Amino acid sequence: MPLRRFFDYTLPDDIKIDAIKPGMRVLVPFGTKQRIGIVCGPQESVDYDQSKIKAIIALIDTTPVFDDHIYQLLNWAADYYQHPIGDVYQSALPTLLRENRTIDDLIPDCYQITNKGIDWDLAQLHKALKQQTALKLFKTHIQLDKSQVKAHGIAPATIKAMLDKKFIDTTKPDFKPFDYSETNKDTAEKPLKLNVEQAIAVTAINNHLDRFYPTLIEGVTGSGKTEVYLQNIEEVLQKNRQVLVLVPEIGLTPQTLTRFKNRFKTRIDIWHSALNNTERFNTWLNAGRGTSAIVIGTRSSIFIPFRDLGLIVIDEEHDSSFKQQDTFRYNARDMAIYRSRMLDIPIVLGTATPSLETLKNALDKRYHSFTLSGRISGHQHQYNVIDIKALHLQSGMSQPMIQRIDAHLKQHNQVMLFLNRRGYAPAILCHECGWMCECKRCSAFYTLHKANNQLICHHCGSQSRIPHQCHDCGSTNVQSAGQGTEQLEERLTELFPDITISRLDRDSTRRKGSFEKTVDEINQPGRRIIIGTQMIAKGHHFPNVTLVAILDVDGALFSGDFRASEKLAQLLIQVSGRAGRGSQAGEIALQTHFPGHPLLQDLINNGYGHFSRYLLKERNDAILPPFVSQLMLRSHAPYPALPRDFLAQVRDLLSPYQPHIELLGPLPAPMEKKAGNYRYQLLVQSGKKGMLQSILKLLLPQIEKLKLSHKVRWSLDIDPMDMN
DNA sequence: AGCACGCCGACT
DNA sequence: GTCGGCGTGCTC
Repeated sequence: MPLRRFFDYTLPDDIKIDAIKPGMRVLVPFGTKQRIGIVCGPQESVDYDQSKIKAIIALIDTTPVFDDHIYQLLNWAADYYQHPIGDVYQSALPTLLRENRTIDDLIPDCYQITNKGIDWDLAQLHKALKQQTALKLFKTHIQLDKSQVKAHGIAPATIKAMLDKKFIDTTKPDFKPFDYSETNKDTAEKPLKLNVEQAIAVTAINNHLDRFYPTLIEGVTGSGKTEVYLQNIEEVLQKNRQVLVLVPEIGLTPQTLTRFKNRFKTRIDIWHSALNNTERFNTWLNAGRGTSAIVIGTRSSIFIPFRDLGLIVIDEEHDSSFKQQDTFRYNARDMAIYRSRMLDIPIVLGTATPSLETLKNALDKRYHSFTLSGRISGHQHQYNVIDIKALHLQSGMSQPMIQRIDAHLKQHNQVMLFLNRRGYAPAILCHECGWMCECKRCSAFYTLHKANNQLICHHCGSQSRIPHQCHDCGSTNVQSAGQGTEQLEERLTELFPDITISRLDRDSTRRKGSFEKTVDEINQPGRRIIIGTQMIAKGHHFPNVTLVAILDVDGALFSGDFRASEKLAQLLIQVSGRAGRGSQAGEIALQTHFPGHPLLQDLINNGYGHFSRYLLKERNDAILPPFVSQLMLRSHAPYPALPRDFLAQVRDLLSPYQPHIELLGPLPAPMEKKAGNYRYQLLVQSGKKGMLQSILKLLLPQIEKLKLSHKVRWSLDIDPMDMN
């Protein structure tokens, strides 16, 4: 339950006190229903009316679903993020374990050779050759599960015959922890030769595998960060300890997995949102039993228990998908740091574009830090800033930009255009009076989608017909304004009729597997234009691309969000990293009205490393994170007064603590109305992190008691990443 | 978050 | 006299 408290129960006579341990699941009466509870005791006495305390109905587990470390990690997270403990436990539990089923029930039976089978003379089976082959296999493997049986081509009939003859029987599989010394290293890809910078990083980390050793590896795209992790991982596997590799949501591509599988001929499990419940349970179980050597997973894999975790790697450390943006708003990167400190193991954060939080930790020497500067291919990007002031634009493209595209295509290369706006046009307006077609449920304009012949609101998903007349003045002169990827595709088809164009955005890749399909097409050699949104910035390599064109950087240069420039720079570097990985150097062309903007110039001339250190200084001067801690209280309801008044009351509760804390708001959210709800926010900031935490902890009961707190939806966001 | 309870208006 | 819509308060 999303409640910020515990509930006490008595032990029934049939459960011995020694059988019950923290982190085990129990079945308990709760209100009118039965619920799964996580044991957080036992304790001697309670602060509650004894006569009202009910008894536990049944103990579900024989070993805790949360081992000591996970239990401690979750309790810490519930406290740090001030989130209801039950909800924290729930999010850490694979779905299959959220119900009253034992772990044993969930493990499918496997086939195991019997003593009779072991002693049986294979020659006697010369009339049953299928069984002979199968028995031979069982003699070496002892146990085979259903999928292995299938993989070895043993027919169900053969299995049935062997069960009848009692050569094999069904049993629960033994989970044998992996043994790296037993893996066949001859078939594995060999480690690459390291350059000096890589070698220094690898050695430093490998020399500190037995302690908490947080490390930042700051390496531009193509500098061989991954090779560094791989060689650290190898060393950890040699000690038969496990490795957790955290990747961004879209980072877990088949290419990533293949690279690991080619390198390590040992068990690798994955964890991401596309897995079904059974697959998730299997990864969870195999990590916990020590059968898997490596788990590669997205954000929530930070909750997976390991038998003996020896290293955590966080790839693309700066990526915002490590922060959960709803309900339990944890940051997997920060939890990973805590986890590795708790376990006394190293943690490696890798990125070309460190977040300012991590950069500060590195500069303050809280993290060890290594820089990889060399692009392995040896090519440097050329930046080409196109000043579009007073230039005529065709669907957002200037003539100089079109010329650059043409030049690269003429050289039989590929061109990638980045525009972070899907659809045909982000607005529809009346050319006579300026009326714009606005979503009724959101404070946002409708986006025109020509393919659907409809207007779609990108914030609530609502659809509307394209108006032929202005709703205000009745004029029929209604036009679209601005441009999206759909329009770019249309215009480029006109401009370059004989060039293949691929578009990669949420609309064009909605069907399962169609993204991968398009990527495969793109990686065929030949001239091509690739148009894409955010989703082309990460993960995938496009070796034939030599020009990356960025159409609009101005929005982020003058945004109200203080993180916008950091995000823009990370995006620019990430997008640029897609180009020129093959044999040719890449060009990055960007259009702006402000070619002399100091941030842009710094980034282009001096690189992200210099730029980010400058930004950090700016944050220090402006007293912003990571130099202060923030906490965002959000509230929404179908009427503006409710959430605004609620946050005003919260502000009144907090205001006596000024000036230890600073209060900003309540203010309407940047998008005040979304999906029919009015949204307000109150930002609390403090130079002393502990102060913020303890004040909040003290006041939460009072906040929960506010009458309005039941009438509005409200949430807490510790260390917010997004100010929306 | 559920869920029950109880108050109140609408309808048979 | 009964049904159901929603505000309120509780869950060991």
